[in-house]
Amino acid sequence: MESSDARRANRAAVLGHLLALGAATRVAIGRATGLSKATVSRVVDELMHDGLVREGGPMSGGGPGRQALALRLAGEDRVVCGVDLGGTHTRFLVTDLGGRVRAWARESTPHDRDAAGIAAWLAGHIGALTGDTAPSATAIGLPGAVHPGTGAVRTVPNLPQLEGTALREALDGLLTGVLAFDNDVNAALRGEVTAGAARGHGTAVLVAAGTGLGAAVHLDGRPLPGRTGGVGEFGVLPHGAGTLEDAISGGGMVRRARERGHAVGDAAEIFAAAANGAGTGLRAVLDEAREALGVLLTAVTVAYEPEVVVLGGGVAPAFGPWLPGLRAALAEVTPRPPLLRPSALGDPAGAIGSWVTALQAVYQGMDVALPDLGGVATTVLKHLTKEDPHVPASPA
Amino acid sequence: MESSDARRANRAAVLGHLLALGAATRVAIGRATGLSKATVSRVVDELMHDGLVREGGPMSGGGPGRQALALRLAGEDRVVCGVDLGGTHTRFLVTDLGGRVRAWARESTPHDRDAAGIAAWLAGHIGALTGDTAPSATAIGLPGAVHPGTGAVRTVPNLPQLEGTALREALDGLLTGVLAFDNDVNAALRGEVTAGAARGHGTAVLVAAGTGLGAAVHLDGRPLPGRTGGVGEFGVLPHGAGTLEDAISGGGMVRRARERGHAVGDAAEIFAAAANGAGTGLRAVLDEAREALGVLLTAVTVAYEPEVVVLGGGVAPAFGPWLPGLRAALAEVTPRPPLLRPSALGDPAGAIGSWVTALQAVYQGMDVALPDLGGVATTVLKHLTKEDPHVPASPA
DNA sequence: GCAATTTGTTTCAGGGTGAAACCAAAGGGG
DNA sequence: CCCCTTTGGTTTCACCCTGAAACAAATTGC
Repeated sequence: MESSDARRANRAAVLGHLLALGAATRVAIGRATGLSKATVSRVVDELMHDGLVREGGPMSGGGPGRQALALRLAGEDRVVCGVDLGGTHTRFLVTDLGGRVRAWARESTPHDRDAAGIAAWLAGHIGALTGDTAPSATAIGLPGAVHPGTGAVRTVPNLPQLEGTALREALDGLLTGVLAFDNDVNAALRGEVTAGAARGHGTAVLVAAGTGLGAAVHLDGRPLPGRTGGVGEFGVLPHGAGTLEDAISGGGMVRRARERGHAVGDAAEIFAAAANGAGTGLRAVLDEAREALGVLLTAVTVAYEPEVVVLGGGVAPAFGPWLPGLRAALAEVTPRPPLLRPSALGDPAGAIGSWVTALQAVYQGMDVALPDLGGVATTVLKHLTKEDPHVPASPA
Repeated sequence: MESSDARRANRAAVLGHLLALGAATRVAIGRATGLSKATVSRVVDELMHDGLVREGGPMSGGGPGRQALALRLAGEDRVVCGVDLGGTHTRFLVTDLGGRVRAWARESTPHDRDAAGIAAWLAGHIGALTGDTAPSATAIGLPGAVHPGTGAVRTVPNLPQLEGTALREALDGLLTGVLAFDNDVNAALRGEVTAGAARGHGTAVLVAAGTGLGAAVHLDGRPLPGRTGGVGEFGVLPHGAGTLEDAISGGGMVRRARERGHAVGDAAEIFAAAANGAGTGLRAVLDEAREALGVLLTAVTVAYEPEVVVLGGGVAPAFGPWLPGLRAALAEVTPRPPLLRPSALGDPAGAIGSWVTALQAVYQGMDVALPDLGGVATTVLKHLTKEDPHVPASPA
């Protein structure tokens, strides 16, 4: 494996184009990478010797001339797993390295168990979905700040038992392959950037308003993790008597409504009641939320000058009617305001983002840059939204 | 010049160490870069053939053995110029490529001239300071947002005639060499990162409170320019009845004091009067400023999780007594708050930062990464603060 | 003057590449 | 049916770059 510098780069280029194209001939790879036929042949020989590439049958070429042999990545039976571990629900997504969905599931999170119990539960479901082929990489998004270096978890209001490194330690013994953790909002943004509302934009922000309030940031195509994973916690900024999180998040809005004497169950009720001409108290809560959202978007805009800001999370769909007004407000603050869009992936965004992370980990282990996953991810999304909830793992 | 890939890298490595060490022998370069003697000799031959390196006299080596020949960068007579073009004063700094100060000056900005007039004035001073050796690169920091791609200038409240590309176009005809523009706060942060309060920190923020309010950001050692150069305009965030800029900047504080009926000339008077037990009106202005500064620092912290936040600008020294309280407030918001420090370079920070930019441009033209300038920059700073204001250009 | 020591150059083997010559296999026309 | 054309893949060769080692050069100390 200890190849020279040039060799590593060429191996990576060949593998990358093979991943992107699925199957290709040697000359096609040469044309695509700019390498000579000789070099491609040599590199492919080496890769086949290493067991990373295998020769498939003849390619269905139309014209005259010798029939080309298709090359494919060996080990397409390897799979990766993306998990979105939420406070109430957890999504699992298993695909092979080519992005073909093998299985997926959506389950209620057993939030009353301790870290080891949740780890066992996760490992059990992953095992059931992957069958006999253990995933080469598993990425898990969870509702807390994840330290980029150590992977330690902090600030998990919904699942406080996951604080620290307990989950990682327990899962390390239960799963093989690479194991990666990330904040759930970061994961969701990765999903939106790959195949959703931020597709094609290198600099994007996801504002996630659910029970709490969070934001994730991509700059020039790369996530901005921060020193301790706490980037984007704009919710702590003061606003009025409280904070932005108090005003915008579902939890905060419900609290405020109750303080004003309105017995509401969740944020959706507030929006619904206000639409039906309910009392001024609820309307005031919404006015405050809209105003605070404007402040948040302004802060995000001046902080990063993103090309697009995606509004996600459980409360976000209710923000729809405010978008024109918010866009106008942003245009007054900056000459080139960001695009303001609702989430395109919705709830599965986090699982898709984690799945991308897992794929990335595998590709990185092969020294290959991640190819564009947009098309594949869109297919994956269709699986997750249209088909039957449970797809049992089936051998190829 | 069309060397291969490996050759380019080795040329860059050799040039880089030559720049960092000033003068060195072939073997010393080999030890420092990890290259073999043979390779260093070959690369040096090529560089001498290209006229980039020349052989100096014998090196003063003590021990026995053959006397080593010193290698120096040819064209050490080349100079670069950094300029901080402010609303009232302008600083010029000229050094050779080794960082030795050739000349510097501090002049009143002729703010009543148009863009062409200011360009002519700048070119005149630069010409006087550089004499017959035209600068290889000139970098100019100015109080406005500079578009990273086009170099177009926007939002220059102090010097509105510089809006657009007029200054660049006028100067292009008057100066030879590379010409770079940047926001003055960005330049000052570059200075602080190179040799000031943010030295050694890859992720740093400079909050500049002067007539206006601005911020500049470095992430992982690189500036964050944003799409249109507008990153860091946190002053537009609403706070109380106005904005953060209204509350924190010198201009805003004076305006607020006058609204309350106090005839003050500048922000310093407000601080002085309050210290002498003046009326509650001025005290309220200061209380609001302190509170707004806390909000600003919180926003900066959650946006970037910087290792250090530097407070600069004309008003910043007055913030000194507030630092302990601000640190405590930040510690409540985040588990690992950034360091909070006053500017170490003060007013010359912008000129030093622009000078670093100019040096960088020259090095980049030679495919060389900028070596650590900390030591050199500290020497430069001593010149700018201790010696006589005017050092006429003197030939070596 | 001669050994010791350090600097710089030359030589040589090794790894890597692309261009081109060279086999191999398919289709098509007389 | 044979041969020609066309395309895919391999082998050969010249070239570039590097590091290790042998070698030449210069300087100190005895």
